[in-house]
Amino acid sequence: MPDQTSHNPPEPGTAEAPAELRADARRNRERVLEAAREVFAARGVDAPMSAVARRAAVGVATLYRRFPTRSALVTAAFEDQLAVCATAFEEAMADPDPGHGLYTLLEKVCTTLVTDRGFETVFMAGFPEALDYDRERACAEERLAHLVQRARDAGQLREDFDPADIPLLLLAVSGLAAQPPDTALPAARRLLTYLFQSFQAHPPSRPGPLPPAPALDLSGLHRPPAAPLAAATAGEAAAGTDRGPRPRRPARSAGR
Amino acid sequence: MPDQTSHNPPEPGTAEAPAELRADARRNRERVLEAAREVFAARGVDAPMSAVARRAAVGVATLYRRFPTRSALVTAAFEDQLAVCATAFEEAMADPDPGHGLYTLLEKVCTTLVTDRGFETVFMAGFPEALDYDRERACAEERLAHLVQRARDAGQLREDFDPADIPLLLLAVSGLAAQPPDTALPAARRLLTYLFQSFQAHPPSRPGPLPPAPALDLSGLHRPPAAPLAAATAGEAAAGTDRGPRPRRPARSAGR
DNA sequence: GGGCAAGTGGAGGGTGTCGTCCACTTAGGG
DNA sequence: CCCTAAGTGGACGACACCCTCCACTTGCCC
Repeated sequence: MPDQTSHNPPEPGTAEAPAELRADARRNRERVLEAAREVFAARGVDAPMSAVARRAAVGVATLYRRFPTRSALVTAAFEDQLAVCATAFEEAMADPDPGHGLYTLLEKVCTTLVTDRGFETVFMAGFPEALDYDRERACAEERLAHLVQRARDAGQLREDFDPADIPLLLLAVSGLAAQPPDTALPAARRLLTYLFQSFQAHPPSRPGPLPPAPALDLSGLHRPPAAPLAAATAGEAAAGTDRGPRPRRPARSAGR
Repeated sequence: MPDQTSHNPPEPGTAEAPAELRADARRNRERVLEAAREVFAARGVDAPMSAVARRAAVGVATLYRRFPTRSALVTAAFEDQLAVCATAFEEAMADPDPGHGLYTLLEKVCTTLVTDRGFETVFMAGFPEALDYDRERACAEERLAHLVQRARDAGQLREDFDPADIPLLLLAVSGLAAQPPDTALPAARRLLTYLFQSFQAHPPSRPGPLPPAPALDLSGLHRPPAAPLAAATAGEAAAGTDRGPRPRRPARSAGR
């Protein structure tokens, strides 16, 4: 077999965003990622792969070739979302007021958590197959502990506050993610406020005001309705075996 | 077809706990319920019906005849668990100290919530098909509001506390249910304490002590491992299509 | 103890998802 | 413009689960 004649060899570590892809392939890859984000956000990361493919207006094969396992897809899809978190983290660390920084950070993360079901799963459960996650997490954890320590030193967190209370809080908020985002979001805010008031080192004798309580009554609760993903553009009737909106393809004769 | 000759006709409303069942049938029904509780607790209410049947050492047909739909089974399986809640409710209402009553009630409910995955689903999401649930819920909600009102009047809850904060709290705690029970339980306790301190009308300048923080770090989180249900008695190797322990039958020649 | 309605187990058809395979299309360098 | 390797879509076998159907067994009343 002749060695590859043209094209520079794929440098190691390019597995992330393979630049050595034909133009159309790269386009499709992007399209799949976008579709995945949408579908996962609405239906959770357990949504059928075919739904993602459908939405991307792409065959399943294409999807599987680019992302051999579900978790590869999930990882790739939420990569930048996690990057945003990392940025928020940086900002929190840089904030001269550690308490304020921490609060802002958590509010940001919680907002995403409660808005995007896919992200919620990824963030909370992680995908063990995605190796970097663990590393990233460990690092994050360390820096988090530092942030907490700083806030505590500044007298903004009670003495018995534990860094592990942050995951506790996140887990609690993620419990709200089962609600539709428009109730979950105010609910999360209110919960956060309650908790932060409790985290104070020296609570004022009259606690601060609360954001409004969402109409969140148990009898109205449903299993998250697996929102069918408001059809993006076209309005063709759904067909085929699994439900979901149909693709709109920017006019391109493909296939046999 | 001749009308039923013997046996008194089934009085209406007997659908709940049919006494007009042959002895063996009643036995089996009970066995199925027990199996369902175990399986649902460990694997969640979405566990395959065949797993329940297997554990009950009963054919699927038996299960389906007795409980035509999944939610019928779920409803029946958690009936008494819900009754326990109702009792706790009564106790809370009867408690001369409304704040204490409320706290005790919530701690009880949260404990169950966090210990039993099946109950968590049922309690939070309800099974819309189970009509009584809604009724029961509405009633519960009303009494809950009353309990809250009483505590607030007694100066034990802050003015801006809303009855809807109870579902909020429950939802939050249910977020912890994704953890294995032995971490989830202390986590729930700590979360509850934080929240209750925040609910106080007149927080002391030095907040009360917290229960210990569980080692709950994000990097170690897994999707609940769908615990394979510690085999109850016998130890035969699993076989057949779906995993799970094999039944132990108290020696009884049945079937072909 | 005998008869029969009530009860039983498991086979099997239906459905939905996964992931692969292959005949065909197309980008893009020469 | 042409050729070929890279890329593509959808059919398809495997699999898990759902739920029904039916030949057979068994409790229970006489």
